Amino acid sequence: MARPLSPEKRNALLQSATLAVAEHGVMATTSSVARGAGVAEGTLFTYFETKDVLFRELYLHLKRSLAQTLMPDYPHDADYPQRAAHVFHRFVNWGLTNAASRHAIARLTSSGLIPDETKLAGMEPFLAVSRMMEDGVREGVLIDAPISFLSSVIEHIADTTIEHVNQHPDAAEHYRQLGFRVLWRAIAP
Amino acid sequence: MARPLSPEKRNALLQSATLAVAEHGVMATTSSVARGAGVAEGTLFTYFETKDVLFRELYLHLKRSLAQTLMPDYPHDADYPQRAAHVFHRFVNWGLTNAASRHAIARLTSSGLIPDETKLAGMEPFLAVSRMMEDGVREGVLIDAPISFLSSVIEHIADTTIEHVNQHPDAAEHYRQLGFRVLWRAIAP
Amino acid sequence: MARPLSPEKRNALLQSATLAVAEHGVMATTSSVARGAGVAEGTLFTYFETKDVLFRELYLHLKRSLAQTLMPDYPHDADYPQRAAHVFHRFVNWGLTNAASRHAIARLTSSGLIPDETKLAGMEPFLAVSRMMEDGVREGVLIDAPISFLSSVIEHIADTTIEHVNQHPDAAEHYRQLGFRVLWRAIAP
Amino acid sequence: MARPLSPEKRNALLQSATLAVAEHGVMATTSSVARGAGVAEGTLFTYFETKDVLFRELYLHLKRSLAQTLMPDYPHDADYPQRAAHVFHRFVNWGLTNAASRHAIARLTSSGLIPDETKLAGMEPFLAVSRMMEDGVREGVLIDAPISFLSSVIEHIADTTIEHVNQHPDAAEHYRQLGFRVLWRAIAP
DNA sequence: GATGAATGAGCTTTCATTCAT
DNA sequence: CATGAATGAAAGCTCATTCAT
Repeated sequence: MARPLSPEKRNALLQSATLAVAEHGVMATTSSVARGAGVAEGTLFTYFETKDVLFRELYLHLKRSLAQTLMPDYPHDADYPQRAAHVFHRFVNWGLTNAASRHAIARLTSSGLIPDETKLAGMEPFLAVSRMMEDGVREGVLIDAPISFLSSVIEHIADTTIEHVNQHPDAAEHYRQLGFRVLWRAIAP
Repeated sequence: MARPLSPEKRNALLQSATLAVAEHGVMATTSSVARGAGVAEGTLFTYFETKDVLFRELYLHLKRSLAQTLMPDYPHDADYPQRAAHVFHRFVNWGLTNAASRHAIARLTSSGLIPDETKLAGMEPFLAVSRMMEDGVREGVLIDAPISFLSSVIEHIADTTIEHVNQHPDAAEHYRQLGFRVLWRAIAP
Repeated sequence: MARPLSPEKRNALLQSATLAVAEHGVMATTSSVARGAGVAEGTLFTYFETKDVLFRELYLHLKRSLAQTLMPDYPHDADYPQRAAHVFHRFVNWGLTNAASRHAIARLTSSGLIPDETKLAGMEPFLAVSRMMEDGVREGVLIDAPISFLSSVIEHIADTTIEHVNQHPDAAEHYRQLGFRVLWRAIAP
Repeated sequence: MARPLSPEKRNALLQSATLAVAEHGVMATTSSVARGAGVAEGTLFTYFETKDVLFRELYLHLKRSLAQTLMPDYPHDADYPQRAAHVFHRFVNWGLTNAASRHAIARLTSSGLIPDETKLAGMEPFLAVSRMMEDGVREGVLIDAPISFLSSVIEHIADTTIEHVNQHPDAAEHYRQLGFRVLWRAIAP
């Protein structure tokens, strides 16, 4: 595949796929994705060889976009709880603002279409976060557990938080704080 | 009655569906489910009107079977951490022993095929657990958070624990303890 | 097939089949026929070996019941127009009273499921009518045309009449007379 | 446009459907229609959304093709019997030449798949014929009856004629004349 | 004889992918 | 490169018929 001509079309396809997957999971059809992107059915396949490839690239795309949201303005010099709070709240914000992306990732993750290899690649953009956690563990401000364990716990508590905020928008701040308090207790020794 | 509907066949179908859904999610085909249950394709539809109905009933079936695993031998008179540990370890055991069931539930949950109504019905068998948590909150031994929040946290930490035990069977006991420690810190005030 | 035990069941099946065929044509399902007759699905097949057999027997049954309606009180000694009128009006009455039967016959006739042999057999009950027409032709009070031609014309004009009466019940008498006038002109020399 | 929908393919499908419906009624399978048209099973559905749509469009197509046969060379200035004879004989010719079309229309009409709306639309192409009949009624050369009544009578007598010619090809001319004589007597005052 | 669960061939329809235009 | 018609395998579901009860 030579370099595809139009990045706009590629993005349109990924965005359309995000919505489609959020709504229909892997049962989303390529033709609906193409329609949503405003391109012809066949065009999708000049940008993504296969439906599976599309989904794998979508997965990476979404993971990357999440990762990019977490780190900017990271308070490198603040104390640990504050640094963790930064990441946590950014995560929650992202989930609240990008509901479709969040759903799409969740569905792709549990679809069986994303091979371990791709899942691994999906962690790469989070290297900065991982390193931060490694440091925390080393310095004894985080419990001694594998990064994968810690990430998983963070991810799921953030997720739970997001869901509760979505269901009770009035108590948003309350749940945010609850979520972080629970998280910090969980991972601090 | 000529030949009553056979509970064995129904169970065989549910079991076959568990495996099929664990492996292929909602893309599992009715014919593969029937084949796995050793019945004709058409027979599936005398037990479950529709593929969707099959999946909904499967969801409830699995939730129920999980719930039934949690409560037996519940130490009503032990202290709270011990009671929580009972539930947690039962959960983890169930997930380790019933990998397919665990996957199937996960995939069904995020498939979009299970309506909220059914999800609600799926909580019913966990009433005993819910009540336990309510008591805990009231007595001040659990943090003041909605049951749904607490359950979600428990569920996901248990899940994380299960996954790590699966990946590192040698360190099973280690991860079990880690998991419970993290959980208890997360939910105890 | 030994003599089936219950003529009531057989009749119930034929009646249910009449309704079903009137509504759905040959796509009527055997199970809906059985349900409508209040018997089990399998029972239908002890009365009629096959769906096709059921339909063929239904065809004959309906033809017979129509024929039996035409002849009673036939005015053997009246003049020809009056005798023709008797048959015509009886036909129309039957069609108005037995809408389902009429539809069922029509749909069976054009279904391709009724072999010529059966159609021939279906004419047998109309022998008296045929003979009447033959006499008419011989005596010169009916045009010189094959009985099949004359019957067909009578049948269709009666049918047209029935349909118009159904659509304009207020003008029932008008259409009845119109129909007969047209018919008599058509077949009188 | 990449490849425009091909009118040839559409026609091939309609023609194949004509044969299939003539032979099997509405039980004709879409796959046999596609095969008969020399296209893939799926292609049928790019031309007709649904089997039902196919049949509705086929109905209209056949009605239109019949209508187009009736009017050319219509002797506007001849006397009424001659004008009626023109239409009648054209009808009969069409039925003899297009046996499959005739059967197909008959079966579709009594299939229950053609909604009244479509049947109404199927009359539109016969507007010229209808107007002719209206004129005849107004001028007193046709009996005073609704057009629907007259059309129905014409149609059925033509049909009867066609069937008798088909069964006795040697006496074709005889039955043609008989048919028209009967018809004219039926509808002339 | 009556019942209705079991069967599996067969049907309509969808959809990822190809390729002529 | 973009397009969308063409393809046909595969899916879910129906239903006439059989046969264990």
